[in-house]
Amino acid sequence: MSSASLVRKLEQFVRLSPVDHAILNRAASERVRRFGARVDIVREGDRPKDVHLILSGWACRYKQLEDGRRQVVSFFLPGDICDVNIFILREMDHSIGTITPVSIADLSREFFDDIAVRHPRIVTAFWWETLVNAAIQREWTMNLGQRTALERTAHLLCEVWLRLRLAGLTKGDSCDFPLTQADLADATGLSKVHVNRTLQELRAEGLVVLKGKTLSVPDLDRLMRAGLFNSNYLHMDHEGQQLDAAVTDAAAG
Amino acid sequence: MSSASLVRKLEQFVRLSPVDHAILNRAASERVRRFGARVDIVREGDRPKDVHLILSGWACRYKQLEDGRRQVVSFFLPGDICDVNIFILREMDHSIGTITPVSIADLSREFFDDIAVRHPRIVTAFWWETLVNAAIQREWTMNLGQRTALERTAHLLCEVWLRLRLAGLTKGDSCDFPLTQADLADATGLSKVHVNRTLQELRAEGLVVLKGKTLSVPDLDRLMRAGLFNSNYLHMDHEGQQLDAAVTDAAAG
DNA sequence: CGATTTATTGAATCGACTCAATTGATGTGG
DNA sequence: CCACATCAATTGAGTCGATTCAATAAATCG
Repeated sequence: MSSASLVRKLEQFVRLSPVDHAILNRAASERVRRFGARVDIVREGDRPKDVHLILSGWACRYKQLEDGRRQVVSFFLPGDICDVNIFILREMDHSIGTITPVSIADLSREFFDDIAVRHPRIVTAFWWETLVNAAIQREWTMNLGQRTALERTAHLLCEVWLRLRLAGLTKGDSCDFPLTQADLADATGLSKVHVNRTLQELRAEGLVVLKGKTLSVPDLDRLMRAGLFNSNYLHMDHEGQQLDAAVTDAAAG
Repeated sequence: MSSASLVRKLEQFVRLSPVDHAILNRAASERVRRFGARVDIVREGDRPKDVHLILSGWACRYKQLEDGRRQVVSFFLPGDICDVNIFILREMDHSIGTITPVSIADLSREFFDDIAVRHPRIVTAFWWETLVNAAIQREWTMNLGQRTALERTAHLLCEVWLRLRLAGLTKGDSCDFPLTQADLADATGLSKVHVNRTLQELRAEGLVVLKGKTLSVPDLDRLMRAGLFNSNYLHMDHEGQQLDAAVTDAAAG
């Protein structure tokens, strides 16, 4: 477990220097904590202290109403960061719970203060992460507000698939997929029963194969079409690689 | 038209110095543009160049599917900023359109580079803005995923009300309210017809008075209860005022 | 292996939608 | 300032996508 997924993801956007790698690797190896499956890492109302980096495993952000209605508002996959600079807020407005066993690295306020001054390329990469997460949250809003059950489910599977691929966690057309139908229901705003029927439809169309805890996507393009999926919001366009570290490394490092 | 609403909002969180005020005021007065009602300021696919600060008027972010389905994913009120550092992305994944006539100030990359080094308190304030916007987007996800039509509409009205109040744009229990029922439909994921019926319910309960382009909220607490509204996600808790500018101004200014 | 969680199926119901028509505002030009 | 046009709000009726409730089957875990 290391910062490998994070670095791989950030380098979609900014080409980081060996020094940047070292800094991220170090930050990701101090203060590591492990959690079991289905436990809370953070609870609504807690005072945020550190920024959490997911090293391995799946987790989710969720919010809950008094009567028990629960909405998963985002998934955390390896390499994801739970809100850069969250410690400037007084209290958490949501909870974070694990889905599988998870290991995280806690990143301190001091770490962010340090990179702010000395490692502007990492700061840029974190801004990119922040902006992409915001875009994902908007897309979820779109998903819940406008898409049908089938589109919505297909869309979510496309997103998770692409994010896993970016983190280097797919092999061929398959990946680990630990979400239960209840998780999918909480994330899509559908009932468990309807998620079940929707998945059956997707299977019948040959768009997904879901068995055990493995997902296969035999034809991503078709799944994307079924989900009216446009990947632009993931901003995986290698844009910032123009900010090539090789050129500026001596100065910044 | 000035940075008044922005400053008022940011000072809920960080107490800014006179120097900070001056910097924000200057940034908000250079490069001002005006738009009519119901026009696009930014279109999906555009290359983002500047960060937009809303000086006056209402706008919204929206996304659209090929078949025309449209989701408003956020509203912009005076003092709101359309994504700090957005210019690091290659292209916009959503559009921004006006609701009323709007005036905006364009904030350049250079402005952000400058404050990053020289005005850390403003940077902190902008991080707070970014985190609150992220929290709002999560709450919208919750709203669309879990709340009924009545709760959802009440919740949205509470949020807009509180945000307007924070910006200093309410008088007593009333405020300007330029949204049409079609706008509310696009924001809540409901049909226009159902929004109409839902508003009638809210009116019948005495929870809102909506006529002309004015909204009155005779009893905010009751409206909040109807919308299962918990304001924690707006993080209006004056937390950062501990970072009192008076103490550190000489050093930073 | 039994216990518990997860997935599946059927039937009845309901919240929200669509379609279509009407009423009420708002705004503009003559 | 009225007449007309347009946009926004309202109402009714019929429909449908997704829900709830309840029972069963299958998978996973200790």
